[in-house]
Amino acid sequence: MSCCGNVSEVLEPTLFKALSDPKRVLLLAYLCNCEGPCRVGALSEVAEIDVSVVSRHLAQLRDAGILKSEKRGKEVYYTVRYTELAHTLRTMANAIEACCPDEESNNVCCG
Amino acid sequence: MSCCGNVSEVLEPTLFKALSDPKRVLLLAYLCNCEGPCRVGALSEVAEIDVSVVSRHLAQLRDAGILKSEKRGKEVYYTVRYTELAHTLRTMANAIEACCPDEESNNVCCG
DNA sequence: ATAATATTTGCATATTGACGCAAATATGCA
DNA sequence: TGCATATTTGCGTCAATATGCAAATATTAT
Repeated sequence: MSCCGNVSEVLEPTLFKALSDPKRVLLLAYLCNCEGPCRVGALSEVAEIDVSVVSRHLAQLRDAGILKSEKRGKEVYYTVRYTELAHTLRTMANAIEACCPDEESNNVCCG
Repeated sequence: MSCCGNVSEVLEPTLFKALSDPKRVLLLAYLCNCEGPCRVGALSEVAEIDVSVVSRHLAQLRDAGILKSEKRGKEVYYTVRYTELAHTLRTMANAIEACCPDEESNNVCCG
């Protein structure tokens, strides 16, 4: 067993892919500045991005577990899953940090 | 001024893009299991990925600040920048968590 | 200098992803 | 029901990315 066998399980490419697009990060930032749920159309206006594009971006962020959506009447409201996202990022940080803390060593173990 | 104006500055799409590919995450996991620097060719063998592909992936991770490379003779060794990566992820977690902690509210501020 | 090994880079191909328009769907209201 | 509004989805197009082979580069050893 290695010193950090859980890294590959914690680092999910899906989450990173969702955040790899500048416009999606922009939308997430706008959502963070909302003090509550935010409509798709409102985000489209403030970000000046086509509604269909915003819709797809938000769905992608939702599928990655970053946002949650809620339908009220004919409108859909998105909210940031703050605590879950923060917890996920922190778990990644802990898993990385738990790996071989002797970063200064010049040992070679698999070369 | 908003409650979380620094989110857009902390969440760098460049870093996420580097981690958005499954093979790059796999290589990062292999590197984490090395107790020290690791050769390009060794990673290519253990991950069963063409050397040229591995070379490019590692360079991309290095350019994103996730790895550092060091040339020893005719070989190139890569190492995970554990503390920096963990710090970056933790900073992101903190920035997200600092946003509107009243997640349960149903207020609508920009809709 | 020549040969052998390690890594990077050029190039062609294939896949994926983003975009915006238009159409489809869903909901509320007259 | 018929109409207006909000969101999603289909589709064609374009750009970005991943891949693997072969060639180029770098370094060490003979």
